[in-house]
Amino acid sequence: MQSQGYERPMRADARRNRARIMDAARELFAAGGEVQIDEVARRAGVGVGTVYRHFPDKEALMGELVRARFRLFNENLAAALEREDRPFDALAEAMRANAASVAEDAATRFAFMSGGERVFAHAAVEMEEFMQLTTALVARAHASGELRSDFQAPDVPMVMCGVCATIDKGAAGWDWRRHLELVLSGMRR
Amino acid sequence: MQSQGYERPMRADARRNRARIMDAARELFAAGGEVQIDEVARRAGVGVGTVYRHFPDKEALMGELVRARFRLFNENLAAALEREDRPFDALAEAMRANAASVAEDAATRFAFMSGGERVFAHAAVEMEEFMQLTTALVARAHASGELRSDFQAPDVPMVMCGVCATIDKGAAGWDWRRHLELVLSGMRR
DNA sequence: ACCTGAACACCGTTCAAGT
DNA sequence: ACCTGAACACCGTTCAAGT
Repeated sequence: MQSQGYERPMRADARRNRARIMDAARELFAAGGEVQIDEVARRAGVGVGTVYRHFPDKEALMGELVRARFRLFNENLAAALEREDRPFDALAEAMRANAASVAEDAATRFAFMSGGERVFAHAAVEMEEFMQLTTALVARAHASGELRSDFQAPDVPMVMCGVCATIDKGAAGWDWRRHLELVLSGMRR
Repeated sequence: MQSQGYERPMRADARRNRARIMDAARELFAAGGEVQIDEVARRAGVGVGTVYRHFPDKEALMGELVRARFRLFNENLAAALEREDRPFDALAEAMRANAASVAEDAATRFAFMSGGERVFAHAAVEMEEFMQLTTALVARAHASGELRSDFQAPDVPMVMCGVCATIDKGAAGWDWRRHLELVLSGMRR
């Protein structure tokens, strides 16, 4: 159902509803606390059934929010690959941009932290692209000799997951920018 | 209700039930997936009402599991403070020990990741002690000149939270020991 | 082709009755 | 003083009826 490639375009009202549902979910997550489907439906101005017509279950809705965010991550990674100079800094900047992206999206944070594997399965294609772009950035940084030699491409999402946890918890005295800079300094050779 | 200091000792059967409930919860979390209170009660061999007699709600049960784990964290920190030589290594070893501790406790991980502030409020006293011990370890490491000068005591739980997220997710190609070593290398001056 | 919302299912929580 | 489990409440999900 998730507008996956080759199917016929949705009716205009359906497409509008779908967008409204995702916006409503994002807004409710941004407001903090628990988010119920009934609430999402009400804010989106649709019936619950419509939410379930577009998203088979709550995890699928979360998964779509995650997927949209991964597209933004990938834009940042692609932009970093454009840069020719200073490969390590390009990688670092992309990670800073992605962390900032997560910082303004409570829904994705919630999905990352509390969501099961099924949430991520929805964004499998985007995660694949994420890993390809990341692998290229890491390879270039290695070639330049600026990156710690045992650092691997999967370490990027791993440490980003850690920073994301810090952002989401937001405890007193915590600062995710410091956290990321600490990690980046550990990555530097 | 949480055997908080000055109240009269529990009846022997009540104390036994309380321990069984916590053990059951730990075991079920270790087995993975969702954990329901009914299930906890069944495995502990008590009625649901008994679970609610000992723990006002599910978060309180989670909070008690977190509290017990924080006591173990604090033992590790205290042991590190005993060491006279190499203050940075003492701090690093304590962090490794605590990460390993979290790695064998899925219940605490779940509470850390998904639990709200109320879960942590239960362990306020233990967290206070955690911060005092950590502050001492960080101060000593700073004095020895081995620790990055802008590193602060609250950064310890912050980065540990990140490593905990890595442990809990356990995605392919991730290795929380590598994650922690990367962070430690960022901490080293 | 899509929408609605009452009805159902599941699980957290309560409480009257029991020992 | 503590325990039990049926009953209740809440929220995710379904589906018959509507446009």
